[in-house]
Amino acid sequence: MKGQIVISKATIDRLPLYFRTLRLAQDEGIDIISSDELGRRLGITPEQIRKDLASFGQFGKKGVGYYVNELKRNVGEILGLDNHWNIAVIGIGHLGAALANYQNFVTLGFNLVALFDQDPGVIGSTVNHVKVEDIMNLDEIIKERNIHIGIIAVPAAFAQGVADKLVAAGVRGIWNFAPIKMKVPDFMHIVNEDLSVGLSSLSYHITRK
Amino acid sequence: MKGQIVISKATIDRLPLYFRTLRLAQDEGIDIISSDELGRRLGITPEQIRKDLASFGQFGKKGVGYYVNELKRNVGEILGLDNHWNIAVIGIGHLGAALANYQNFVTLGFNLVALFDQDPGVIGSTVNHVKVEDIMNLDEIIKERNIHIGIIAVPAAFAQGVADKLVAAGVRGIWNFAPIKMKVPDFMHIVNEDLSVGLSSLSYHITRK
DNA sequence: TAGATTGTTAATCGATTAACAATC
DNA sequence: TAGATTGTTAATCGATTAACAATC
Repeated sequence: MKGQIVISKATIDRLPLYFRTLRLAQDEGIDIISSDELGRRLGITPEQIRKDLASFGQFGKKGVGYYVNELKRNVGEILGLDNHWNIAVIGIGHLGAALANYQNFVTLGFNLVALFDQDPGVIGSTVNHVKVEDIMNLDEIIKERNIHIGIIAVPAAFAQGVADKLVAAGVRGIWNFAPIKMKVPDFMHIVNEDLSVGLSSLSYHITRK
Repeated sequence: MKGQIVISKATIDRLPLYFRTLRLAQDEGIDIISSDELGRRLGITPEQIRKDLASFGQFGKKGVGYYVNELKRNVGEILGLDNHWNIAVIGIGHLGAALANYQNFVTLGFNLVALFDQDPGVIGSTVNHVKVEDIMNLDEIIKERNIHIGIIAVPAAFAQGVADKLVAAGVRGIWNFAPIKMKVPDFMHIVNEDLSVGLSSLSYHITRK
């Protein structure tokens, strides 16, 4: 009954780290890796890693370890990276442009297929070989280009409006960089990436030194 | 014995959200807010909020709620935002430039006081009114300008080297955007902001729809 | 075979939720 | 006073760690 087991959010957030480390190991020409070595490279206990992986299947060989290529492919499939999702960035300011240029997304198999802005001075320009479209045409273009994920990088005041449009246009998920709590239907997946959280928690810790 | 109580990471990560929401409430002219209303705005249960806040002191009034100004000031102090930490960005590529321009850091009380890069074509230019310095002078400038936090936005291959220099120069904390696990001394605080984690976990969820 | 390492179950630890007394 | 809402304790839930049998 694997299908009924609920995987913890913590486990899911570690999978991309495993994927990343397996890719690096692959680049180094390593064929087989143990949970011990993976753990050493990531600062995660080997027990934790084995537990995480075991919740999706048996990927290792007892007494041997994990085959790097095979495990990387499996973790990639678990994360759905083999779907090569089409993504769009909305709001081509400093952050939006940086995201549009972020090379790691390509490495992970995402396809950047559209950029949107409302500023006539930005519309029509090209960022990372993709033309910036008028946000007025969002619905049409999302459907035409079969965009699965919308990345919101507009100012907080406009974020909810953009989210509503993305939902209406039929994206499957939203990655939100605006520091607000969005209201979206229950079926919509949304990941919030509020950059001030990380910096503030760092401030908390160094304050207590 | 409050000082001995260990506050959970989850609680600390929620504090910036409380701060943000309290600031918005303040802007709206709201004087008093209940844990219920705060919870509604954040999608967090009121019990959770009361528990989080109570681990730092008694900030509310029974039967009344929390005074917005007072609670915002208290949460800000808990996070150490009143220290007005001096920050520097290392690596002025697309992401580094976006971070240098990120206005929310100002809102939180951080001071951007230095930018560094190794590219002669970038050194000497100005981003958000701050001049980009040669990374060769990092140690000297970190000390001169009393920089508390270093933000690493260089390619993964250079990140460890930059971290080592920041530690040697005496920063108190590192905010790392490079997708690698850094080796830093135990006393150093480091927060990793790997952007591929968020997008990958979104991929995971929409794959299972 | 002996040594190594996984996968899994049990034990522990930590965080969230529920309940309610205190009190404004 | 009655109603509202906090702060705190107890109960539940979930995640990590420890231990070890299975097996390559």
